[in-house]
Amino acid sequence: PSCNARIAAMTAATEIDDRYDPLAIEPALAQQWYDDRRWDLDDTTRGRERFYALTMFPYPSGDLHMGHAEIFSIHDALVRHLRMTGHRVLNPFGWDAFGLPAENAARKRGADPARWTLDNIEEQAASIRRLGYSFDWSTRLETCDPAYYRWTQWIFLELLRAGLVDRKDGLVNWCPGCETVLANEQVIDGRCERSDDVVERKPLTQWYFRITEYAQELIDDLESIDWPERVKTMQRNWIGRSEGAEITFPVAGPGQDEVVVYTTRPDTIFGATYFVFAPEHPLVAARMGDDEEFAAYVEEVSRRSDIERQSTMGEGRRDKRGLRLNFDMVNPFTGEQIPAFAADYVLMDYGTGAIMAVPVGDQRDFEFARAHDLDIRVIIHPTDDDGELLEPLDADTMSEAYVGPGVMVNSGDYDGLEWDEAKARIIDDVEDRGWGVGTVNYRLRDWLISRQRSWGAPIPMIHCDTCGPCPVPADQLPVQLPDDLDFQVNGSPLAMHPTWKHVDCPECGRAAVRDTDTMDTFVDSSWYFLRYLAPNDDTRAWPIDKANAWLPIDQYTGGVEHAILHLLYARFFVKALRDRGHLAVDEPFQALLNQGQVILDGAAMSKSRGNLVTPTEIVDEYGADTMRGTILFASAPEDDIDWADMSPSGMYKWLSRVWRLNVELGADEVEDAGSDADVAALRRAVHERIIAASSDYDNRKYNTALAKMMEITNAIMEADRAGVAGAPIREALDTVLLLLAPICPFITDVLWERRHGDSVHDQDWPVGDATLLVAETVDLVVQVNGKVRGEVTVAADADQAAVEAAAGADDNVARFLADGTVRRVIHVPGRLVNFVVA
RNA sequence: GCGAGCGUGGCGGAAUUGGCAGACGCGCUGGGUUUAGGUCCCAGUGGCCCCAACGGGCCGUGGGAGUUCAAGUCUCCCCGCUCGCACCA
Repeated sequence: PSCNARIAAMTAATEIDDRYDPLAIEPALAQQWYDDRRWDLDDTTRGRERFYALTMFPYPSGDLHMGHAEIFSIHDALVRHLRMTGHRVLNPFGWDAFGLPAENAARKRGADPARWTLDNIEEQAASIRRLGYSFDWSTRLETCDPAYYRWTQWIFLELLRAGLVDRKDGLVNWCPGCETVLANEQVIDGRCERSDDVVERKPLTQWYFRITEYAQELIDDLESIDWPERVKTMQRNWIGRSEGAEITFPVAGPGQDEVVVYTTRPDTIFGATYFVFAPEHPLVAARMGDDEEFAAYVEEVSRRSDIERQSTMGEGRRDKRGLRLNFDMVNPFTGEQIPAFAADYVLMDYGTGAIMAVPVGDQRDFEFARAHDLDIRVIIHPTDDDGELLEPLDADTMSEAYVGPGVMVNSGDYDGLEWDEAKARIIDDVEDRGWGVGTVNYRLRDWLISRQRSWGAPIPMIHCDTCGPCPVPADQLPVQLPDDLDFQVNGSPLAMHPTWKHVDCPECGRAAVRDTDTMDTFVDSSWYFLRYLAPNDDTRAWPIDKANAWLPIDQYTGGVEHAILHLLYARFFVKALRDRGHLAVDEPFQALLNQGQVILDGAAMSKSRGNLVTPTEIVDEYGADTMRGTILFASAPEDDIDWADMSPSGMYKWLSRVWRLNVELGADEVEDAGSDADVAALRRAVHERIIAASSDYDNRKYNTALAKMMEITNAIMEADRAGVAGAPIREALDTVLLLLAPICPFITDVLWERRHGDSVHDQDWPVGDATLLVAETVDLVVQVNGKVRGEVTVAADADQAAVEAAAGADDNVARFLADGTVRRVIHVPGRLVNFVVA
């Protein structure tokens, strides 16, 4: 059905012709698009080349905010433009629907988390339709749907079979506000990424995904994907690869005890004058026994939060407290006994939890040595970048560690070697003598996925006293959440449920209990882009052939806040699933676009700040086309938008003008008129802008593309004043509608249909006719010594002599040429001519 | 401290990659039409200066130097802002 007929039927007003009235046309058209499943990808969809366009699915915390409006407006312009340029676009949508806010709502207001979540989803879905975003609703999914999380659980079991799931003890991050453990990635500056509470350390047994197995590949494959460099850098830093050696230090005195350290600077080993253990190191506990001072120290350390432990605030940088232990270590290279300490600047979960301390070459060791009056031994003579010797170091007067290049001294056989050469030689020698091995180390930790929460996918494991942890058999999936959880209890409602966890062991049949933790919601979002390929398939998670045909995702759009968390986890999933035979691609997201934020008066918008501007209020006043246009006209997609600087009324004014020009000048029956020159000028302006705007679209510069369209409407008004009418004007108006359709889908659809009877969204992208741009004459800027002194019009094919003659004839130019002799003339055809005069 | 990015009118932002700085829009000023209008149309709008006017000159892209016939764009130094990392041995 015609959209104009539909609008007329749905609006009581009969006359909508004269005035641009988005509030009359948009809701009717949005409803029609939804009823018609207008944007579903099916056999009737035009387009040849496959393109998987994905936008990060939202969490349904309430209605859409401006950030959503920005990301979806950018994404939809991209998608609609691709469709018009012959692509077959997969453009799915869903919700990341598990998470703590639903539980908090349940606890505070007694709401059912499922109800609360689904209500919010319906609200967001209605807003998305109202804003005209062309998502394929046949793909719709929600991660809290058992039909979805059944396969989340299946993936868990697949990873288990692949040996990529661990259950292990450890000191874990505990967020007291969320009452759950967190992954390392969810701790930002010692605080919970969600609630901002200070994170505590707790010893717990938890489930982990062994993402560290893929550390090297996760670094290497960054080379092959087209992502912003800063995001790649953030991932590289997070994974934190370093090269060095593990070296064994014997404990001095009787006994066979040995301790392995990890160091990136084995070349400095002759400067290792003491030794430090993390306070939690098992050998320390064994050796110190129930020493009271030590017990007190460990107790004090454990009370410190990570914030205190890692604080970089204040003048004295880090507090270098430590405790002298009751034994010494032996430096294997010098044979010397060196004192051993426990200090919390050494972390149990990096390297081996113990270090050789080299005060001369490591700032932390230097500070500790100064604080505890320990030996600082100079083992390196600094050199500059060219290898020239600089002033030697003086242990008594130096004020900080030296970390630059140099030549080894006081280092036995290695004296005189460059530091990097010494490093290689010492690693070789360590290996030859059986004292250690050269190694690569990563900062990345395994991904802790257990959460002591109830609105999430239950971990499909059963704990049996006899058999240990057993996987839930595949035919018993999904392990479904009970629908009668009590959210007023202390602790996890799922764990406190009276009956849910009691089951028989799948191995031996005896009474056993389910694991009552749920999976981190980042597990849900690590594979949703695969489920979109067949969201209703109840026989498998996704069809492999289809996944291989559509992946990797050609364009992923979303916020930079996921630079590490979500993007790293999803990459890991794809690699692990590939190795399990479920996929044939290495990376999920070939290209990534991080759109900027929408802020207000320089500050992030938030409910608590009370500075919220919502898409709904903009749409209610100006309509969706104006809001979308305003966002895209503001700046490039990557840049932040300060809404205080924006004026939707400007965009509204221009769209009104587009409407009016179409109504007043665009009718079929208007006869052709205007001089050849004026018609040619209009057509040249139009085709020039088609070419320019097309390239802007290709580069996702929607702001300048819109500027080109505005230039066309300016040219139309000028041509109209010059007496041009009929076909040339209609061509120009059509061009604006076609170029504008991806950004403002409502107004363009209505106006196009009136003149052509079909939908603008089914048209091919316009092609600029470059031959129309060729003019007989060109205007050249005339410079004298690089300064503009005039302008001349010459034949387009004029040679240098003709150009010089014409340029020299200009009065003002002649005035400046008279000041000296022309030494050189530079002629850039079509642009300028520059006389060099001396 | 380390790494990356960015500094252009009153504002958001343009500038074929070295070739007329300020496209397009907002705002502002003046004029016109209609006038109940916050509508619509036209003109102007970086700063300083010369001219009755037409015109014209000088300066100008955070600051300073350099390369070039020509620099917002390339090179070096400095200043400022934003983001990321930061006891990772």
